[in-house]
Amino acid sequence: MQVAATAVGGGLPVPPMEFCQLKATETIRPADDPHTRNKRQQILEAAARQFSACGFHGANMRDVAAAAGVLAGSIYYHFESKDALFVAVHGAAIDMMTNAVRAAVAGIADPWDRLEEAAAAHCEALNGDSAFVGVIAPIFPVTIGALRSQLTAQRDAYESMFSDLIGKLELEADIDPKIFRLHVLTALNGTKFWYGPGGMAPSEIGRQLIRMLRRRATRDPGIV
Amino acid sequence: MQVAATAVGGGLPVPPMEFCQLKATETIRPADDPHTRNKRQQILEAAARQFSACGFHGANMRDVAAAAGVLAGSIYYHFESKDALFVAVHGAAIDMMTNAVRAAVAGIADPWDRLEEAAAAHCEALNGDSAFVGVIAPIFPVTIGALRSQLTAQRDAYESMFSDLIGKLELEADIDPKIFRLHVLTALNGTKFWYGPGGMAPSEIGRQLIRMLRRRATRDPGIV
DNA sequence: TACAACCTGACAAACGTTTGTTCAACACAT
DNA sequence: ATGTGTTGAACAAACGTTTGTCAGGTTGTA
Repeated sequence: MQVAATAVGGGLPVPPMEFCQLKATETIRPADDPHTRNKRQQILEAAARQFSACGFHGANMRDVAAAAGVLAGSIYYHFESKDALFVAVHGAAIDMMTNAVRAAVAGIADPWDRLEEAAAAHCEALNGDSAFVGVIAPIFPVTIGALRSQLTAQRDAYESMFSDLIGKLELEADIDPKIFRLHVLTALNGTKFWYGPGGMAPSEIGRQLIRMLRRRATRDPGIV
Repeated sequence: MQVAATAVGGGLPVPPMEFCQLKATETIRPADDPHTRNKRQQILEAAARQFSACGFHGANMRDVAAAAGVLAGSIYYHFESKDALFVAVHGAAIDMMTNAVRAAVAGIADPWDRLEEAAAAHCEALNGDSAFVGVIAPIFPVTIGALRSQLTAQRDAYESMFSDLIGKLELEADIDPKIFRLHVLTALNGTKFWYGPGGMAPSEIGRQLIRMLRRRATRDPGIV
């Protein structure tokens, strides 16, 4: 299936994107690079935008196709099904976020600092300009049923990074690391639904969350 | 279309997992109170279950009807449209949660205690046995577009309760109360997606979150 | 060089199903 | 007999998917 972790356009231009209906209106060639670019990649990106804005059920293949400058049927040359397309987008998003977080914590020693950077990177990627990661958060609603196992498999590796990060924290005894991780991750993902440009920067929002927890949650006797 | 396990390149066979499909299988009378009870109410409850499990787009009127022991057409006697049905469910859910939270904080003086109880009540209602509140969390994905303004209007009153609660906290200067509220609320709502019976009780999960934040976030000189 | 065979990516139209919704007819109280 | 509630069939639109086709490029062979 080769999810194409590959470089899935980190910084490509994201269209106006207002809510759901990015309707099929215009089939304009994305002046960007007309035909040279892999059609598969364009479909993947269009699908990311559509899924991200409308959710799985809300998005439809025709709009995805139109946004990619292709007819609906053509998608099936590259992807087996709508399900498979979604899994591919989701996988690409996870890969991007994994890389972002890994890069962010590299070279940092202090466990809390590492978590803070990870949170900042997560938040920034999630609310950044790549449509891909947009599918990460809204998936929760298990609307998808049959896909669930595949998606959780993709997520597991990512979330285990946070498990490791949190495992190094030496939390106080009354704090369950698992609950801690889940609360942090869901709060971080939740930003996708309320963050808007003009306010605090995404990375700063992520940092704030960790700072809110930092002093309280540590058992460092010098601080508490 | 039969999604089935159909490969999806990933290879792994997808388990039955009938998450969404609370399919129309059984039309059993909800022994509860067969026909005395308002049919409208039964439809409302069935819709809550369906929307909660499948999301807005994922749920369909026929399954809702079957779950309510009714035919699809009958719904339209009580509700104008699928949209209206959803708004009704959402409104009922907000009402229930508002009552739960209001009752939980009644008679408690300390601001942090009040917030803790509110969080516990929110979490408990959200993961409790009433299907209604299930629609609260997954709505975030703005999948719904046109309904958005109606839903946010319903939410505003509820969220302002938390604003008030948090406004009384006297947070440290470097903590933005709005960010604080949003993080708390989204983390709380997030429990809907990972909470499972057998683990920590929902109310305790909610409490834990506030306790994680409590000491750090206060400027009480006696503690920090 | 020439030509046939094949592969690739995409097209356009259609298929069968599911969806939200409507509506005339019907039941059964009052 | 009137009104309230329900039915069951039907509808048009939208959906995911399948199909048959095709131009253009690449490869293999003579």
